[in-house]
Amino acid sequence: VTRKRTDAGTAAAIDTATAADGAKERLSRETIVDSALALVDAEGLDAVTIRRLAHDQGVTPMALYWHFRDKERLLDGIAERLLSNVVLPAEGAAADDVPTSWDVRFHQFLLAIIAALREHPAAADLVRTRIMLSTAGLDITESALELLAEAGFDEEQSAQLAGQALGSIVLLVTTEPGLEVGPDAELKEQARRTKRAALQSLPPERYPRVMASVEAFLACGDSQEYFDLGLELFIAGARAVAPARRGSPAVS
Amino acid sequence: VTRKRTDAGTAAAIDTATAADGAKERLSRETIVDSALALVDAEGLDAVTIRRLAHDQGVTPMALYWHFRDKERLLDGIAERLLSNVVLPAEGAAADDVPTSWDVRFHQFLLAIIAALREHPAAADLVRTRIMLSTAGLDITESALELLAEAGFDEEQSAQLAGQALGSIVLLVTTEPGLEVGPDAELKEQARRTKRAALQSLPPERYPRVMASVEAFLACGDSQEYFDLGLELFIAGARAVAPARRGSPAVS
DNA sequence: ACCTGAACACCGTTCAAGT
DNA sequence: ACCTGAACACCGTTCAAGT
Repeated sequence: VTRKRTDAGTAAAIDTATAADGAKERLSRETIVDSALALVDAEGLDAVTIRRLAHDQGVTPMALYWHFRDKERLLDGIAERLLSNVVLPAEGAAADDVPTSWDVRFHQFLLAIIAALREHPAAADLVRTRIMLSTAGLDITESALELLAEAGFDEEQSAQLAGQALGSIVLLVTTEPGLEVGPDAELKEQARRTKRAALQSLPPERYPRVMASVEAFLACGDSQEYFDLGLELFIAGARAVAPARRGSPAVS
Repeated sequence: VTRKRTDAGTAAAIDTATAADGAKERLSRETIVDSALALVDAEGLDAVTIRRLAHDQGVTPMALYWHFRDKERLLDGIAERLLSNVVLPAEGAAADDVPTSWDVRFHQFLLAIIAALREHPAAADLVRTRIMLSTAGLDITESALELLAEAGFDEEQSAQLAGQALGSIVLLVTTEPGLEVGPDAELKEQARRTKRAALQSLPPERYPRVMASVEAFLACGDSQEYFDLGLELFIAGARAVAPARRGSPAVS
């Protein structure tokens, strides 16, 4: 793990997109988050550094401190951006006279969040602890709680389940099998080969299922099945755990 | 967020437990992990630093590099310790002629892992990505896959569900409501008050459920209910998603 | 309002050397 | 085998100052 930045390849690529591109635009919270997100996508969350960001922007590290109180706030800003990219499904498909049940709506709801997180998988984990810090996140949370209340859960249970739902989809997005994010695919690919080799050298009589399952998991069908199973696990669990509702929603 | 270490209070407390305690014992992987774990418990994962650890041990930072190739390996070591603290439920309650079904055994299985993780909640997140790196973790994984195969899942699904199960219980442990871990309870308590104040200043007509649910969640009944609901959510979900088994296990 | 310069207190890690 | 010393390339952040 060398940390010397001798290779300026990827850094330059990002440079040209912003500062070195001639039109030296003003710094702002938005542009900073933009370039942070580009950096996350290209080199992972650990690469996001005040100094690195400033350098890419052609600016002094301290310049960023005018726009964000500290690094934590910058990360909050990234999370907020991800959450504001979520487009929630329209509330009422009111044309039908038969209302869609809460579980299929919850499914669509979670799918919408997943779609936004998948755009920047390496940053997805940030939102887990930062949902309540932006209005976008609060809107999402409020919707989730409404759906869970509709399912019959009380306030405390709804809060817990909403948290678990978020955790589950973040986990799904961050550990999607085909996903490679790091500095370059080459290095990660090698790491994966090493890991696989280590697994295959295990005593097969002791870990038969581990060896078979991991291989099957990495081979991985399409991501469609992956997310479907992950989501259905949660939804079906919620359905099973939900207490009986007091009367189905009145059909007007 | 000042990083100056003017206050030597907690540091001294850890010091006395190890280096400053007279009997200057030899360094080893075990003792290093011991003190790392003590540090995690006292001040959180971010406080775990090669230099800090070395200082607490009364030794040069480089000394640790003889025992661990780099910091990542040290974290692997912490995760391995947590996993080796798990005592899996006994395989056969063979005395009964009616075998326990997979779902209640899976429940007990997850409870056993939770018990170990709860001992060091601030370190729990480490195991999520490190299960396959130790024999303790591999044993656990193998057991999980056996149970899931018994439920009728194929190899790929089993791998995915095992990963989600681990993610779920780690999430449960790390975000248990009553939990305070940081440098001192005082500072965290203040942070929580600030957060709660921010929530209560929200427009109540826009976020009624958020305001009610969060309050209910933080008030929090006992942790028994919390873990029960979280576990049942997963188990019931798995039960619902599980394909039909080819004949129930033969009663001998 | 927006950014720079210099400085401080930390990091992880390498490499050569001690015992 | 086990540890030290000195050095390198990084961090986040404060504080005073520039325009």
